[in-house]
Amino acid sequence: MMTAGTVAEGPAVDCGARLSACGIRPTAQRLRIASLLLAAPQHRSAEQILASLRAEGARVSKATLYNTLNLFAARGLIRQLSVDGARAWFDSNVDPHYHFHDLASGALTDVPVPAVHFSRLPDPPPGTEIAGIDLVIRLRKKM
Amino acid sequence: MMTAGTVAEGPAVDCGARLSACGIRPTAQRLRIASLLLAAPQHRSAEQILASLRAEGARVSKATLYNTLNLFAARGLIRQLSVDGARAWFDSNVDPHYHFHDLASGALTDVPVPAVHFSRLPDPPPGTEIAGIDLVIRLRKKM
DNA sequence: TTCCTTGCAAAACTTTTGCATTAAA
DNA sequence: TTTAATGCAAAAGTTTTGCAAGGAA
Repeated sequence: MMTAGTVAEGPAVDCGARLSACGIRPTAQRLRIASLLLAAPQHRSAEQILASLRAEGARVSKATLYNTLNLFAARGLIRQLSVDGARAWFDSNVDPHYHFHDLASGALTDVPVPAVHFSRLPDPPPGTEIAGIDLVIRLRKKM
Repeated sequence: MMTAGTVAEGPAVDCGARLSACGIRPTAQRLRIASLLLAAPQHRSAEQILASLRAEGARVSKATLYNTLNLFAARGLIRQLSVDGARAWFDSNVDPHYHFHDLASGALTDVPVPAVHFSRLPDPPPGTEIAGIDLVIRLRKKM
């Protein structure tokens, strides 16, 4: 259960340690955001995250939320996804994995790495190397 | 060479026919946009397309450009890509293919289908089927 | 004190929309 | 004539920024 109480218990300790380990000063707002996102793997938009924080009673401004999400993403604590042009999605699972994207509902679902095998990949252009692979499998209703 | 003259020559005829074939009324603005995009495979943002049109001397408003790009995409004449959260990219190559995304420059490069082999793909969830696969290989400078 | 973080509001940017005008069939 | 497309400006949605105030070291 993700309530305000969660913040003061077990997960909060882990979050503080994780933030410190990343060189991020664990302020109250950052702990609330980290606690929300790192409690379980999830895909959320900034607006959804803000709504959850407010619902929990957290006092976090939009500016701080965006600052924090960008900071977390830069430090590898979360991952920003580009699945639609409208807005950014933040994935709290930073382990390698792929996504299903349901075109009707917009829902994102994880596809674990073992479910996909690349038996051939192109060589990266000279002077470059592969930094990551984003795979989005778009789903429509079966007719 | 992509100049205003191009519009009145060979490509314009093809464009008019292609638009009509898609049930799109071939107006002057749509022909200019189609002529620009369909002349060769390319990845462009709306703003880049507008700049090129204006540089050619075409009179196209921003509203009409977006209307037209969305219309073309809906009819399968072009494809909209989500590679970064900031803006939409339009790909005039609608044949199946994938992309390299150079993180340093933002450049997009095609990866042909034969360069990638999926030897395993997940089954789509019940009631759904795969509508498409978007693969973006992010590139960074090799160290 | 010194530096970093926060919040608010405003700005920036991309894309969409309302509506009067214009062009196409 | 009848319908659809265009352009302009304004609006909408998302994200960033400037700056004063607050908090941590």
